[in-house]
Amino acid sequence: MNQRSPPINVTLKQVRAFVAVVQSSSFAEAAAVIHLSQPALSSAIKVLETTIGGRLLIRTTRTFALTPEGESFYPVALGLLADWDGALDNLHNRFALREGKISIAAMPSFASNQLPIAIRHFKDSYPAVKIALNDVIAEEVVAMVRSGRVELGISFDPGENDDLLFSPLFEDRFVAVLPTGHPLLKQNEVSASKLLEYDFITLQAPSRVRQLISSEFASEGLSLAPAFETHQLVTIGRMVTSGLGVSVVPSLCRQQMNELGAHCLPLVKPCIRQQVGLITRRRYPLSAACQAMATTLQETFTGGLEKMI
Amino acid sequence: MNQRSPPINVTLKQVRAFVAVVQSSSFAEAAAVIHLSQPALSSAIKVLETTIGGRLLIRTTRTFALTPEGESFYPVALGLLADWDGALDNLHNRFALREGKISIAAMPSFASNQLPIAIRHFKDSYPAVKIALNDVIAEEVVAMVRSGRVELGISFDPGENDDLLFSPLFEDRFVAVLPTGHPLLKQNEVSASKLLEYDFITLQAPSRVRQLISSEFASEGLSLAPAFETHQLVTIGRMVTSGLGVSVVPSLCRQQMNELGAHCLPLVKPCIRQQVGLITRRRYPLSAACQAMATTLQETFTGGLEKMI
DNA sequence: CGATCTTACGGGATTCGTAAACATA
DNA sequence: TATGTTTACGAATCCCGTAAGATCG
Repeated sequence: MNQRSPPINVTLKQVRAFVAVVQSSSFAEAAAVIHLSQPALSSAIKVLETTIGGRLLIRTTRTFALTPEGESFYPVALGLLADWDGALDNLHNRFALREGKISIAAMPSFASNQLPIAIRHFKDSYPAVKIALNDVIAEEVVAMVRSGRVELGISFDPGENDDLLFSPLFEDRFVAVLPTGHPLLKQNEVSASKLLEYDFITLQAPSRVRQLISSEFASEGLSLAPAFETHQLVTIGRMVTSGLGVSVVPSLCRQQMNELGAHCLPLVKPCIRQQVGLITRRRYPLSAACQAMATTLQETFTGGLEKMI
Repeated sequence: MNQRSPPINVTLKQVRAFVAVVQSSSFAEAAAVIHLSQPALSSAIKVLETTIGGRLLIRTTRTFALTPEGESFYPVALGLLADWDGALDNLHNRFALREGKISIAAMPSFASNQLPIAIRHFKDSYPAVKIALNDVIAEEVVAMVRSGRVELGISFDPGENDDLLFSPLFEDRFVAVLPTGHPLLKQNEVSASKLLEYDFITLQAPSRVRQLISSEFASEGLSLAPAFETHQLVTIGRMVTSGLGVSVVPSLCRQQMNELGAHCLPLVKPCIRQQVGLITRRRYPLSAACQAMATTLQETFTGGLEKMI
């Protein structure tokens, strides 16, 4: 219906040339600004005027004036160029990691212990990139990645999955948590059967940590009958410290448990191992900033792992 | 300080190509839309991505997906292109007289009698062009053009002028105005001296019409001592019709006087002649729409003048 | 007559299109 | 294997720059 055929061939260069001429006092001066020869600029303006069907500049050999159309188009042209350059510049900045935003989800044990180190490394390299960190339980991490609410998740291996990708960062070996003066502390390591002779504290059922402990114990023929169940790892630490019982937690939490006054021992029979790594959506490429964060994480947790946990 | 160097080479074509690909289900389909070959489009996207420093599209041979940056750039790109095309289209439309706005000032005698005919002609040719008509006295017409409040004025010749241009449309010969049954109506024309034997009605002093009458009468040795002075030509007509006196008006007003019930006779000794024409600013080119209006006016009042007044 | 814009024309770079190689479902 | 994308390369186009011409103050 409404044909928009004619002025589709107008070039950015042509409009830039027009703006340059208006801002200058002569074609020659404008040409220098644009890094063009006078004739080239003259030609560019001419082509532009031909394309749009009328004159923007009335020029004599000595001077030039804007036509009414040129007068009203000039601020428009300024806006168009500003928008264009701004948008492209913004895009370029995001790729250059001079700005951007990352949305991560990480399970609390990782978020509060190892992640800050990696974030510090990242911020040192890319100070202008914003980071939104969701500190949620392992299952919620997976859910947030799957739903797209975050680009990157850090959690236990969710297993084979249609729409998720998992790339391991390190292996976490679960440890026993004991209060000061506990008899089992005399050993270098502790077995599950010994541990279950005491009141057992653990996270509530929906937790992945709880599931892992439960299933691994079962593989040894041991059934879990917790004396206490909580939602927070910190609560477990406090309860152990208070002498209410013993527990098993990811070794990620070892430092946290120590700070709460509890003690950790390696767990054997079964030795609960679980991969911790990055979770992303399949078929959804990472943003440049998130890719950089993923790389930073992988570099941070390559080799120097055991020292950190 | 803040360098904006890198993405200045991005082309409209490249962004159009990107948008076309996003809107299509394949490169091939998009290429057809853009009237480009697949390889050319592929190359364009590649150059674009190289320029901005990262990928916008992740493509396998079978399918493609937007990167997060591409995802967020796509609506921006749509906006940029829409703004660009809209602005250029608008500009083109103004030159093509498919839209636009004209500001005219015309003296009342012309505005109410001859101008509507010309405007009708203009509107027939360019129905979408808006016209703002200022119906003001001859001196104000000149002032409005000089100050730039209107592009085009229609009035008596303002004389030699530094900043104004005058191009005549026709010559107006002033006529005597007499009431029905007036003795002078028996003649074919009337002289100033005869006319001044009766009470004389005219416009007030600042009026150009008044000045002309006064000075021309003076050249015949006659001094003007008006019995009545008004601001409006229509009032003159009414006063003449009521038998309060006689007057002299531009022949432009002849029809109006007749409609008011007065009668007009050619005036001789002196025969007051005055050019009526277009007034524009020097060194300020007319907009395309105004130029068209000026042309229409000149065509309208070329040749067929005497019949009209 | 001097300064400035426009026209003319040759050289060069960019870009396009066809054809072949490549990759994935 | 078949479809669709990328690479390779020859060709056409477009654009730029130098030099000559035109025009106004």
